[in-house]
Amino acid sequence: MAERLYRDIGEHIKDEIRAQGLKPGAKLPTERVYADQYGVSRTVVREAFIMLEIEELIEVRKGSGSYLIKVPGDGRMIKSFAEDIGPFELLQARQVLESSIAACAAQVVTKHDIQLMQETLDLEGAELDSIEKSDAADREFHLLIARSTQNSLLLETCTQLWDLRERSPMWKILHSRIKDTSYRGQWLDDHREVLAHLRRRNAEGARQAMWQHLENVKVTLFALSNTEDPDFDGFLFTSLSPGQKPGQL
Amino acid sequence: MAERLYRDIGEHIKDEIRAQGLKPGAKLPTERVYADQYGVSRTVVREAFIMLEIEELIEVRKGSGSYLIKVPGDGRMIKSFAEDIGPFELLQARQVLESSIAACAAQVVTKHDIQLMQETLDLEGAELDSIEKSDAADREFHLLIARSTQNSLLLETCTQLWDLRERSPMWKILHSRIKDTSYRGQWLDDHREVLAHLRRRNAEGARQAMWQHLENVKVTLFALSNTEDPDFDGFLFTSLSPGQKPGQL
DNA sequence: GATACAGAATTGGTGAACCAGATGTGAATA
DNA sequence: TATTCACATCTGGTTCACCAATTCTGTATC
Repeated sequence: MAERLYRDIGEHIKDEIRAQGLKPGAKLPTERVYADQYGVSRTVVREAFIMLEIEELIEVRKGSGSYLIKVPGDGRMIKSFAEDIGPFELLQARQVLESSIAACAAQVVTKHDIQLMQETLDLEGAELDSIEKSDAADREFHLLIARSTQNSLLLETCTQLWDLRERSPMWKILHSRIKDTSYRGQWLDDHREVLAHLRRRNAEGARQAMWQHLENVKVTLFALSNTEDPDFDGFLFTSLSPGQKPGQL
Repeated sequence: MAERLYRDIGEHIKDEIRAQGLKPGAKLPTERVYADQYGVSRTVVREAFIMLEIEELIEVRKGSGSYLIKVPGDGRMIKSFAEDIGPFELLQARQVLESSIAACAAQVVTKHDIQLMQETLDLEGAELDSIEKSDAADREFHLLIARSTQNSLLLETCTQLWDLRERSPMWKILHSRIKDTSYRGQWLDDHREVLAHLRRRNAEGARQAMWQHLENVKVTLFALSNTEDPDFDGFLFTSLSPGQKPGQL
């Protein structure tokens, strides 16, 4: 039946909560009851409870019992976040958000930040042959910009968007096709232009440069995705709508 | 020390992983080693491992051991969720991000979206007396704008920022002071102006209106925070830096 | 050098026992 | 009758000992 018995039990408990129409605040059966019901040890039920607790679905109160915080969803939300997102939707979001972050950064960036960014771009240039290393430098450059705003939420947002990319199977496929092209060279030029505007503390210049950079990335990926597999289409263009040129001044 | 012993142990293990500079793929000490080290039973360590497993930080392989998937973050996201983030840092981030989202929305918003927003503002106006209800409408309005971009990541970002607010104890304190003032009236006017620009599909107008709205909120909160408690200062202005007027055109 | 196999190491899971906090009960009391 | 307080009971918290299933390791064998 399974690796990880506690996961099975946890999911069963979720189903049961849903099926019985329990409402937030309701008291759940005790660990011992579930143990009997599913014919497993209390330990396993405790582990399942821990799972639900970490997912913030229940609250466990010592000496009292466990209480429902919210009715567990079908888990489709998490799925959509992990898988369903197309590369273009992600790039669109990055375009909207990161261009604004760059504009913000331009106004508060320090010389030290600029220096770090310069070093990262130098590294990116030196390692253009290595997909892995130049990609890491790419990420680092974008995050450095967000970090330079000194606002941890902007940095966190940027980080999340980047992490999302790495969880997208579709992105990996497209990404793997880039290896032998010269696109990375253009992106490096884009980065340099963004940095130039940051150096001059030119907020709107930075905003536009970042926008254009991600526009270029989109165009590149579009070209790559068109060459083959018609299968892609449905996947790539999910919720692409915010088209045109938002942010254009 | 704590309710939930497994959480303490889990956090300690995270610290240790970070401190020892383990890299993804590395093999972790066995459950029994940790049990001895922390002077707890193996059961508790197993629970802590399950926590890390659910957080996708480690992979537990039966008969083999546990392996690091990725180095745990500083928990800044989680910490910030709980405590560290000052209301002004949050508002700063919203200002940067939501103004851009509004500009994006202006270009793709549909009549139906506009109608929903209008209804939400009507509701907000009608319920100005009820903090709870007008607050809910406030949130709904901002999320409707993000939703109208048709980009699930922009909506998700917006939602996260808003949720963050509700988990900030400091924000709640400030928020509780608003009740009997007329600030909500001004915010409603702000909202109406944003909507007017959206209706005209005026991207830069919407951007500026949203920026100004959140600027007004910042000013209000600043006034409220100044009236009493000097204690606040250290808390409120953590990482406020992106000062001046980024985004000013 | 490659293979097979025995034994060690490690996680998976169980059951019983006891602890500690929370709750309900019922008698004693005002 | 209403209140209080002690005590039994229910609940989760933790430990321990034990066995099963899987994987790893080193040795003997070919």
